[in-house]
Amino acid sequence: MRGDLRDYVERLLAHFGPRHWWPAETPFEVMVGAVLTQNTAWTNVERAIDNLRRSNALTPEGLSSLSTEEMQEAIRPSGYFRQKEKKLRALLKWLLGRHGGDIEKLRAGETDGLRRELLELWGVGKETADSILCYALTKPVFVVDAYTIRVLSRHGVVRRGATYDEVQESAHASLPRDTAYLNEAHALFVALGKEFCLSRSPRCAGCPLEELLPAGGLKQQN
DNA sequence: GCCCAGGTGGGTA
DNA sequence: TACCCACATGGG
Repeated sequence: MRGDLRDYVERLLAHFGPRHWWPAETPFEVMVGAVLTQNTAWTNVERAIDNLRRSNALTPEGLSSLSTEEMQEAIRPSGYFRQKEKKLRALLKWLLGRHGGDIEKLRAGETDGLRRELLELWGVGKETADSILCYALTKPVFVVDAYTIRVLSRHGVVRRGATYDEVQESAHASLPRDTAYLNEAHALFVALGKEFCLSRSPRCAGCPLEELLPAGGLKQQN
């Protein structure tokens, strides 16, 4: 790794301040949001969450009580609504069937075991599993997402084409293994990504990490 | 009209 | 393993 990942996080913290993420009122709402936000803009997820709230469906029992059509209609604004309905059902089956819907008890569980269980669910991949672990179950896990990889590879902190596991291992090796810290770190990379490393066009003028860039300048693209 | 957004699963070589 | 592709809506 070229730069020290922790330097980047500290710099971002000084620039943006604490993010206090994830935007949700309950751990269950985090879980639902983690599924609905897959490859989807958060504004669209908010519409879906609002619909679910109006249907009293932001509890495991409430969401379960919706029919297929009702759930699909509520989450339609977040896109992929047929697939996401199936994904939410799989999550509910796990949560209610295997753990009695008891999120507090889940929080006391062992992180690696919970991660394996989540990854076995249809529709739950690494990012969704880690988001649930960190933001809903308060486990010290660094969430890697498109923003994180884009920012860190562009800045030469990880190699271009770095995989999810590589980025996560770097983060776990460089950052304090502390839930609140890792929560902030991920949120800060998202904040940076949204403002300065948008999509394929480098828009990095004024980037708060400029002083930490390698001498050769920005790594171009992805 | 076109590109993109806080991914994942399935198929093919 | 390494690519493809489908999945769907709303905003710029």
